[in-house]
Amino acid sequence: MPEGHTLHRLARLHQRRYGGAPVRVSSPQGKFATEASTVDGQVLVRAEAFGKHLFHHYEIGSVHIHLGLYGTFTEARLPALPPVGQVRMRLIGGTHWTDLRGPNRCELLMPDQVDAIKARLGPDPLRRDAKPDRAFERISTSRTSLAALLMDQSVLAGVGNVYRAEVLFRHGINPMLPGKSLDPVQWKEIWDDLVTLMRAGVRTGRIDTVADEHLPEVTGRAPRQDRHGGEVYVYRRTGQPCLVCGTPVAHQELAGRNLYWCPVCQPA
DNA sequence: GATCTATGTAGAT
DNA sequence: TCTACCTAGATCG
Repeated sequence: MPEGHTLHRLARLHQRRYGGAPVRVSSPQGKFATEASTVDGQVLVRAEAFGKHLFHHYEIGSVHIHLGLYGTFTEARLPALPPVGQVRMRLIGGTHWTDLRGPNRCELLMPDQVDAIKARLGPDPLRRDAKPDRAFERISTSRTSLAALLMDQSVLAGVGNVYRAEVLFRHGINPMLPGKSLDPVQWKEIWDDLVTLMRAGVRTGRIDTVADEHLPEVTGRAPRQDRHGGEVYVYRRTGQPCLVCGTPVAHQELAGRNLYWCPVCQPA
């Protein structure tokens, strides 16, 4: 499910499965029916991800998809089965078909609208064209907490609640510190780490952030396997012992989102 | 069966 | 800072 790695993984999959050939597009649920009929039968020129946004580019326009909290794609080999549940968009290619359920956004956009979305996003660690300095300019001049800045898609695109919590833990940085307290070296380390972690996420489809020496098979603790699918240090581990120092993991709601950190490894 | 929760964002207040 | 929205799986009773 959806942080940036999920969308890049989907873009890669959709490019491979459906790119360069005509596709059938429909909206069994009906909410996307008019736009679906516009692109139905057209060639899917390219699938692309930017941050948490996915684009299906056609000659005639681009389908813009944002999964929000609950959106999902399911995929299977042909033949396509009757729709189950609320299927916003169904895409049928030469060998496979995929159903989109529960997206925050699914809309047909013109090129200037696509450009506008990209323009308001910060650098995406999963894109080769990313300029991390742009994010640091925002961060290093802000009194806002690092926790909020890392989740702000206009500062940094693609990082969500799991990567935010985990990358701050991995660098021993307290989430409540103001952006301006971060020095350029720390920022470079965080950025490079996000590139590594998120690329691994694209490959595996899960978020794993725990270093080898802290893994359950090394330390003897039980593997955890949260619903997001990977081994993590602090995300959703409230009250459980920190994997490094044993202190109970802290939790607080910040701007309507759950924030997790280790009070000892990430001192204020 | 009802209720809760979630890796997100936009728009109103 | 709040509320609405999109859905399905987990949890409660």
